[in-house]
Amino acid sequence: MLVAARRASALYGQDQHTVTLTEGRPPAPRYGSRPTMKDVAGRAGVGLKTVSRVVNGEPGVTLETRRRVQEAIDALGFRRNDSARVLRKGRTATVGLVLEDLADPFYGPLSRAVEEVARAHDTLLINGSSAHDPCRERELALALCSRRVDGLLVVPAGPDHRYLEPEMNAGIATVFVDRPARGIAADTVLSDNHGGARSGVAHLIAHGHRRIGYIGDLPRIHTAAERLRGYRTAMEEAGLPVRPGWVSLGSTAPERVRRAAEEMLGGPDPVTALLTGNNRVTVTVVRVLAEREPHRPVALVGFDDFELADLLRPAVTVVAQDAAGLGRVAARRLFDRLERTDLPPAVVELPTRLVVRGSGELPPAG
Amino acid sequence: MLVAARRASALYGQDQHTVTLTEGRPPAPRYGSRPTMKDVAGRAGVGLKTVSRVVNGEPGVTLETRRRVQEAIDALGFRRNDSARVLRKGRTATVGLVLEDLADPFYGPLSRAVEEVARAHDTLLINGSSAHDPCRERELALALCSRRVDGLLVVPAGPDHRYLEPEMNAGIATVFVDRPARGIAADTVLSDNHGGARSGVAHLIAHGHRRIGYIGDLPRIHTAAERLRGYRTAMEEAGLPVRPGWVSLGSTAPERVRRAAEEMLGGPDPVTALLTGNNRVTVTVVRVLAEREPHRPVALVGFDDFELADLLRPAVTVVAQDAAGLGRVAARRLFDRLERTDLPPAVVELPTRLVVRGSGELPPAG
DNA sequence: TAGAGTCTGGACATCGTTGTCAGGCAGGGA
DNA sequence: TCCCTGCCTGACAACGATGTCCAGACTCTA
Repeated sequence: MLVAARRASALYGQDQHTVTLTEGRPPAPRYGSRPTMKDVAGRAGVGLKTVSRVVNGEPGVTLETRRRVQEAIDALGFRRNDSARVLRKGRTATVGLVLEDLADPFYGPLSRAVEEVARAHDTLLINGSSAHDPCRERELALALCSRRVDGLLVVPAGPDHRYLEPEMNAGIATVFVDRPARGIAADTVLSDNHGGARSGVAHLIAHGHRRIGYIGDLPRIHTAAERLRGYRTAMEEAGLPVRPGWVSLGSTAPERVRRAAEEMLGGPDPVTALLTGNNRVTVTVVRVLAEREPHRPVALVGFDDFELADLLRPAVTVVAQDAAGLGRVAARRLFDRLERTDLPPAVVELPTRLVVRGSGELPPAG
Repeated sequence: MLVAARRASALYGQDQHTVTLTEGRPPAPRYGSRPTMKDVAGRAGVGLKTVSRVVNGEPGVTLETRRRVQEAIDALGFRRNDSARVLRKGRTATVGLVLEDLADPFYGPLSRAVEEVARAHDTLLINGSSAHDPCRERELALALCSRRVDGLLVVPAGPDHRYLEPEMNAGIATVFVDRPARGIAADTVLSDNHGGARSGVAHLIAHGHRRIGYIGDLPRIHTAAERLRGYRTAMEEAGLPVRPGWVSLGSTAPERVRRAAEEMLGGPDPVTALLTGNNRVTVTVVRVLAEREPHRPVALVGFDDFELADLLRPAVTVVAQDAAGLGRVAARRLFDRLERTDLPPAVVELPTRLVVRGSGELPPAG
């Protein structure tokens, strides 16, 4: 079967690889040549509607006719065209999920959970990433609306979701996940970001820390703002000041986070403990702390659990969110709404859980 | 805006949460009430085709007419129905990606890379998980064919892909990723599993190990078999025997892997080093090794890189696959094939890279 | 044997869009 | 004035399926 093997890096850009050519199938026929129900009907010598009945398992076809039709279907390789079906029936049995980044480990379980619920409703899930870009979020969500998904789950990246209002009014069920929509009333499923951050900081305070910093995501992102609020609440409740330089908000790019951490730890007014605002930030901070080995250890509580947190030394104490739970609850809400379009919008908040593992229990310096 | 807040665990099963009801929008109108081009045409006082021209930015419409149409579109909240469009045009500008598990960190970057390529071709990506189940793989792939995706990327879970032959002949471009298809000739993009495993084991041998075990995925999975072959090749090249009990293949469920590792390390013929067959296995084995702390350390090389591998102690030496590269190359091949349907099927193999971090360099006992 | 009722199969309109084609209108040249 | 060209515009068929409705064949009963 092998015909040739050669280097062909040029073909696919930077990626080095080996190409092995194999004997070809006959070239595929031009697109659009797929057999239709009409073709099947012709070959089986029956009417169009009879084929439709067989394909959809509807009653009212004799065994013999059914057999003849099935034979024609197999012979021609017929497969029903769902685009046409959708056009006639109105429902697509498809829902869309717009999230930030498929490669972020937080979204894997979330997406997976949504898919399971969708599957239980015989519905296909389309998911796409906005790559943290409000513009792409909008493009993607509207593209899904054009395909007439029955429903839409959105993890907002943008600051304004009024663009979805006409779509929602036109009957596309929409649920926001992880962050609320801005500018419209809609179903929303959130984590208890404020409470979670507050309990994380309280935990550090209980272990003797007084100088605690917070490194978080962009302030325009709801979760980042809420977690900051939780941090401030906990500090205030303990009567502790938040000094200038103890809060750093910005992108989760490793360079930015690294700089923030180094300034907080090495500046004139250093902190002895840190709360990190999500798993991307935590991972970078863990790396910074590991590089400071000879220094006195710094206490850390991370928002979001992550795989292997328990195997690092010290193991990382986290405020765990239930990502799968967010997805599951949001998806269920979506399907509820598909059945009863008159539900008033609701906000659901899932609790977080402090997972104590060691890094938050380190005593402060001195 | 807040109307009520209460516990409502019953509503959404096990998940604990708080529901906050908010003032409702007017109920969404029944489905199917969306305005069509006909409605827009009526309101703007122009013909149907003129609306189509405006919506698609086709030339041959005066500025004034265009303005009137646009006004009607905005007023009615019209959005083109892509199902109907697809029916007429034949192409869906959609490709499907069938993988094993969206929550597996290996697939995040892969899926992300595919999405980027698709986006560059103005194409929507639908991805779904087979959950390692051949049956679901088939269901999902055929469901995507029914929706008439233009192309399909498949990470095979099943043992036989002849079911896709009619679809491929009917013009659905198909590329297999990470594992070859069985039973049909098709484009395929793989990692160099044999070479990677071989170099990983050779690395352990170079550091003095003679008793090396392999814990891998189910033997019916191509990558698992190839990596096993690489392991055997390396052992053979070094003139080392592979003793009974040194190879364990099976599911990647933590319990199974844990048992395998404990038997290999604690049995009558213990190994001093391990090659683990993928990131799921590696993570579990790292956990087992960590629990054996007082014991003499065991050397480890893992197939697949994973986040934080460098921060564990010892840091984990891995055979890194380029997951994003697999996705990128496969997606490019898919779009090539969409343009030139007469390409002969090719197999592309991407190199792996040994990333030395410490765990593979531990000396053997004695 | 006729009449009533049941079962099976097919003709036809329809979903919302796009491609084809022809008509209408203005301006310029004969 | 008439014709021709070129530009806009709209009527109509088609894409592939489903729902409605009716015709014809058949069974069963009186």
